[in-house]
Amino acid sequence: MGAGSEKKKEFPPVDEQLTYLKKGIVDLLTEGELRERLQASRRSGRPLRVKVGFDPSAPDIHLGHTVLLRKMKHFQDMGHEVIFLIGDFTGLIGDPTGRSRTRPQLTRQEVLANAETYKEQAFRILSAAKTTIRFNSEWLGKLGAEGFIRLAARYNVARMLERRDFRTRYEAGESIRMHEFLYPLAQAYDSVELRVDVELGGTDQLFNLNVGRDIMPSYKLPPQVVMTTPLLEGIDGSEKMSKSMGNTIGISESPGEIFGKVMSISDGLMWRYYLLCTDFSQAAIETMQEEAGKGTLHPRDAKIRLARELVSGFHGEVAARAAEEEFQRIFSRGEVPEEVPEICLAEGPVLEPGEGGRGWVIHLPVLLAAEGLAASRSAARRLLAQGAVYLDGTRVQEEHLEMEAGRLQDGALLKVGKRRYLRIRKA
RNA sequence: GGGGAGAUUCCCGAGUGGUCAAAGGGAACAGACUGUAAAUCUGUCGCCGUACGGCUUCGAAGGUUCGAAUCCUUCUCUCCCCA
Repeated sequence: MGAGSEKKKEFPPVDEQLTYLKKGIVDLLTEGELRERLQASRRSGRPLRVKVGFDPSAPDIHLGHTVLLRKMKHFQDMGHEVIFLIGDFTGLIGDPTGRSRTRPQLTRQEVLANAETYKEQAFRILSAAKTTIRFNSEWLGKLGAEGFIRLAARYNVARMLERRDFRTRYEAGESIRMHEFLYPLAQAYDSVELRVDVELGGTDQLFNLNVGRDIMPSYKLPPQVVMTTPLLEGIDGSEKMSKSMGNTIGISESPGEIFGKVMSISDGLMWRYYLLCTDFSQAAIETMQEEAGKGTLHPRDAKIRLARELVSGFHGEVAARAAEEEFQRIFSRGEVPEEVPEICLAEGPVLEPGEGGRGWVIHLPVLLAAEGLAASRSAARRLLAQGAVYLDGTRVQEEHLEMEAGRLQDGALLKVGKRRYLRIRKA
């Protein structure tokens, strides 16, 4: 997706840009305005300035976050300028959206360190060269009490209360703190300061983005175009992807882990991930979906393609190919994974003297729990009872909690469930 | 300043003196099946113990009681109402 040289900007045709940029979008205010700006930019050779704000509390970026990052990338693909705005100042206020707990105040050093973490992760998707990083304390810090009050004068309470979150809370008689009103204003001011053409955010940001849009004309600026990306469902397919739900795919996770997690999503969810987490065009995705419906494309193959696409995006193609091969080996062919953790038997809690001169004995629940093949000894017992434990391909009977070490082959392979393996070496 | 609601096992959410390791749903895990770690079905899902069982949990600390997640006191936190 080349976007012209640095010297003389050339942009793809407006309709082509529009289709690509609109993919997966929830809100677009307004499409007409976006078209006009794209036309103007194409005429003048000036890229659009696209702003996206991020909270300074460095999270581990997961697939859900990448929906927005990917949309930023799409703008970059089309040759536009993306501003990655770190809300170090607004972070102090605390965005009222969603959570109620006030965030811990961060020091300058922490903010900078978090920014680095962001960069390291976000630039797996974004082009570092085409991204400008800014901090909003730069201008908001200078605003002062007077500036803030003047800023606040540009908006009114009725508009604020239009925000669904505020309105429902207000009508339900719940508390709304004054500072919560200041957050959208501060965010809006960022757009003024940066003279942005487009602001992007998650759907939950729609109101905040619109405040920026509303306020810009009073600074004699054209209102920014507002676009929102949807929230991605987690791998369970029901809840939103979030760390607390434990249904995430982290982009820093190992290739094998990402590949496997993608393969574990339901067939239906797969199309959603295609739409929101890849650069495939909507038309291409719909075609695949049709083919899958007709039976000409196996859903499994479509999912493998998705997994490959995602892994290679975060870890490169080589890693993606390796992850795929490994997946095929373990699940399609039922073979043993390339690398299996090993344990060297040594005297200790795992290996104990058996009774009645039986020599050394391995207590399986202890071993499984100690080596992380089961969460606890109790859990290991349950797995044993469920027939989930195999030794060299033979199911271990429930009652065999202890194994005589002397009978064990060197390099014996212990398998628990479908995915956990352990090779036992003799000391 | 005054009044009220609430904090339950990973998440949501029942439970108001014993039958509670605590309903139900979700997630997770296992088995069967398969097209894959999809779907579906079945089972498991605090810890320790082969087992009978034992131990530790229901915001925190005390107390009442033969016995408490459930009652009382204090504390912490969240929220609401009236000033």
